[in-house]
Amino acid sequence: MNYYKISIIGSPLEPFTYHSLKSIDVGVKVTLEFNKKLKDGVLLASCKKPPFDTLEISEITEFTYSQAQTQLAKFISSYYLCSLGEAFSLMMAFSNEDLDYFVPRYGEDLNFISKIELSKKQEEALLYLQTHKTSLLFGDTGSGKTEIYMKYFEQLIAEKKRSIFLMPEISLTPQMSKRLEEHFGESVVMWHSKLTPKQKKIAQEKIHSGEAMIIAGPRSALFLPLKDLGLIVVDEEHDDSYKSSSRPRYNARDIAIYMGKLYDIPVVLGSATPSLTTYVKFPYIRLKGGHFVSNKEFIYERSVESLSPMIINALDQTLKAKEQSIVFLPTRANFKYLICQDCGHTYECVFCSVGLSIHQNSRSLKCHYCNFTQAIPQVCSECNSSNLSSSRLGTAEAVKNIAEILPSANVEQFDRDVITTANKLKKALKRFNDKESDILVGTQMLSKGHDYHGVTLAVVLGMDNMLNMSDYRAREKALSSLIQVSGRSGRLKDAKVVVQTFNEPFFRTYIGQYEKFLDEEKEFRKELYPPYKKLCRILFSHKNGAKAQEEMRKMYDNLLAFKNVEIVGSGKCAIERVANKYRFEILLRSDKSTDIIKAILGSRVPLAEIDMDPIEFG
DNA sequence: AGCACGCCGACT
DNA sequence: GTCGGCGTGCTC
Repeated sequence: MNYYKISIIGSPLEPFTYHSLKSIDVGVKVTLEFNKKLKDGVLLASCKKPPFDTLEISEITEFTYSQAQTQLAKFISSYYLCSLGEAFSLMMAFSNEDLDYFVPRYGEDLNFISKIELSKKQEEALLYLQTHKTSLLFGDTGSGKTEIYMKYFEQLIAEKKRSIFLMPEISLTPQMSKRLEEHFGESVVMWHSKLTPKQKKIAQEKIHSGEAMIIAGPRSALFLPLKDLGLIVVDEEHDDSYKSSSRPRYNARDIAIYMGKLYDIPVVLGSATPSLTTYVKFPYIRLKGGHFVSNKEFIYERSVESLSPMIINALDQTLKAKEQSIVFLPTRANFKYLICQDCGHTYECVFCSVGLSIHQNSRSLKCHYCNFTQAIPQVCSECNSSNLSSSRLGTAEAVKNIAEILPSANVEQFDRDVITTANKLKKALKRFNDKESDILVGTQMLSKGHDYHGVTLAVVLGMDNMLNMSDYRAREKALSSLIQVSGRSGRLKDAKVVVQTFNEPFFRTYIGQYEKFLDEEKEFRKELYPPYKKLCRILFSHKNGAKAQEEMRKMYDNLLAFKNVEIVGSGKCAIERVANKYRFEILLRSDKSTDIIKAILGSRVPLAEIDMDPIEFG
């Protein structure tokens, strides 16, 4: 009889032992009876007969996880502190039957090669990326990053090597997909979770046959079994959507970097506004300026978030000139911050250098990091005004207001609430580019790589709210958003960018020199935040609030024994209740992730959900 | 994480 | 008398 250690896919539990009369290879996907239900599992290793009774493996499937996938799953499990079963749930197993007729067809169709002409600067950048293991392509919007990636892919195809091209979110980048498909034809395959079973099968066959040399997609594109991988490109590496917000809470950008080391292949991280972490950790090549020759005028308006007469006037002027506008409002307002309506003063945590958020029910201002609390002040500590508030404007409201004031304008809402499918996105973009709509009002979605050629006015609202969020990355997020949004306008003609803010000096200083910002931001991060310190957030969520709090308490006490790890704060989450569950959290800080991992392994309670390298503090 | 088992309240 | 609430504990 053969005994095997088997990881149950999706289960948070440790592997279990099963037996089978047949001899089965490591990595094979099996089905088995587990707790009286049929489950999928991954065969990890053979083992000795255990002291307890075992069940028999029900079925040996034709699917296998590759050795590389297993290695990657082990890394994810150890770094992000999830079970192997949870890590394997990310991986896509392929049928080994297909391997029987696996005939490599690498590089059969190379017609597309060398149709791309790079400029001298782009050539230099490409050479730089090719001669560094993991490096940053720090290139302004329109400086031609995509052509460089494409040329790089071509070269790899000629060497019979494949590339992974990671993008933030497939539904948000139809333009990029189109561009790749037009150039690479059948050699590129888009891989994402929303493929239909039929599309999935076609994609798998292309990958298996060796026809697909470029695998493009969001996070999940990392987890396919690929032979002959030669390069990983992470486009828009600063984008938050690379971080998963459900278990395991991995960061696809960081996993790409890890894979680069594992396979000894280059990794290219691309962005016009790189994250400070990437900027500090990896060598970079700078590509300045775009091939858009237009001028851009920045106008700053000292005001809290509102559709002021000046902004309405600017929108009206643009409309009368038969040109188009975009109106940007940051994230659909999760948190409220106190701001003085007269001078723009905001309130910061004394310990954490981040904005304090308003907790109306306890009539207090609270820090999301350490739970420092103070009463809501009656008057502004800077100008003595009693005009303190946190009013925020939503996209839907803004659309309504603009449409009322400018009845001749076709105004469209452009955010997650309205653009729910790839098709709706495509249609909305088409309407805009065909000039059927005049003004797009939206969130981050506005800035994600779309090409709006007719835009001559970008209105950017709510930058101060973003800047004052209780998030150590608030400045980085606010500035990069402004740069990304303003990069969407003035592609063909001169354009205006109206920025509503009390922090003109900050934005004006850094808008044209992001590296200067990054260099100065380093100082702020030292001793406190990544990349100089490691953070880890531990979540406790339960429908019984007392239970969640009790579990947090227990783990907190256990953590006290680990001297290398600082407990920054603990308590209720900023969003106290989600889906009828009460939420508590502990935030840890340390010099090394290994110390955090050790501490968690030695202290964790079953309810704890680990969020290593958190980027959200809700 | 599921999911069964199990022991107490309001209902045809 | 049952249906069903969700607390506790187990899963090779």
